[in-house]
Amino acid sequence: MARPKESILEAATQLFGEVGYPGTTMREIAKAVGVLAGSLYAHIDSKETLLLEIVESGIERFMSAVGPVAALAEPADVRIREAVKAHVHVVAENPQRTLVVFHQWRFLTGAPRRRVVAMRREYEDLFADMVRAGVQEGVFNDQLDERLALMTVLGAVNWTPEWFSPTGRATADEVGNRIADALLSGMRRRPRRRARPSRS
Amino acid sequence: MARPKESILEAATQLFGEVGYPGTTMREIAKAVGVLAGSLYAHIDSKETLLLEIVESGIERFMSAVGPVAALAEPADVRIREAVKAHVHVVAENPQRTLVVFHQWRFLTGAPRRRVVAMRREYEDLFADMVRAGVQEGVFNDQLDERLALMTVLGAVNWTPEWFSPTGRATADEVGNRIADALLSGMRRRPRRRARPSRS
DNA sequence: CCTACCGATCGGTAGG
DNA sequence: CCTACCGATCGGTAGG
Repeated sequence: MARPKESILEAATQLFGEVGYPGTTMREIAKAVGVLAGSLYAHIDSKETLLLEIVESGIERFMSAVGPVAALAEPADVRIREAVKAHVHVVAENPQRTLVVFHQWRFLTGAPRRRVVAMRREYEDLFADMVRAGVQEGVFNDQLDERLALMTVLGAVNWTPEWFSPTGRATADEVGNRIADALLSGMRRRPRRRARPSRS
Repeated sequence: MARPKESILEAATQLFGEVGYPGTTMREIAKAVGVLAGSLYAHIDSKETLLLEIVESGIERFMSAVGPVAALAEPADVRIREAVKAHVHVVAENPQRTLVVFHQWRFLTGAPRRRVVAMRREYEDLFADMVRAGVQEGVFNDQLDERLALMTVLGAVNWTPEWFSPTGRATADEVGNRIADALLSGMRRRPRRRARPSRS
């Protein structure tokens, strides 16, 4: 089905997501595609460049979906809501691919690995900048621990591929909005109507 | 150092956490311990039972730390805060082990795998029950999507081993309290002082 | 895309 | 805990 290179990328994404990069053999990828192992090498250079292509194009998808939204001329809370929704949309397109992008990159080596680490960093910085902007704008609590707030945001969105089902009840927009609700209400200026204050 | 079995478990935990179960070879574990590969088998049965021991005892640690707290005679929001703190405490003891417990269990097979899946489920149910109780008690918004709220909670706590450093600035208690702040303020009854309502 | 195969490495064992 | 080794499987290649 479709062009062979695409079938290989698809099968590899599925398997890397399920059992990880070292847990996947070229013979399993070949079997899923419907050829023998040696035949794969007419279309790809190596197992590692296969992983690199999946991870790199995956991060680019997140970047080009969230980047423009993060740059909108809107208050930080609005931008974060839209960014979370955009992120969840990309997850929803292909949760398995997202798992590979955010977990399997560590098996890359040398220059490709350094490049991917820099790209991941750039992506996380989109969120870090919005959190910082929110505090400066006075939208968020000025007592906010920015690093911890960022990690809570990243934790919530990075967990979605583990449970989100494209065929499930909730749409990507609904999930993104609800996650944004949960995250933002913890960050806004003077809320805490009946919250016990934290001891730190 | 210490008893050989313990050294093996420690080295395996470190390596399984860094490069995953299939990415770790018995020869690497042996090298970290300071023996040759064959010598490991005087102390362990197989690579897989080594993983099983780490995962099973790890889940038990989380269960025995969070279980009693979840059963306290307190409102759900208080119990969730204490549960999050207890969870972060166990993460802080050994973040690497936590990564193995929550990610590498999928490489177990047969009956051990089924047992571990059931244990994980039991653990997640502690949090699911507290979320449900909070809605019934009227502590949380009755419009709350319980499944999504649960996933946001699990996402936030399950992300901590990826970034928490036991030698960093924030203590486990501080981190747990802040995460609880963020999560609970999104779940409480009629907050949203200036929140844009979600469209779903 | 297949046949046939390579050197290397894997988890694990026998015997001491 | 070491020496020495096993059968199986790995990623990848040559030649067609």
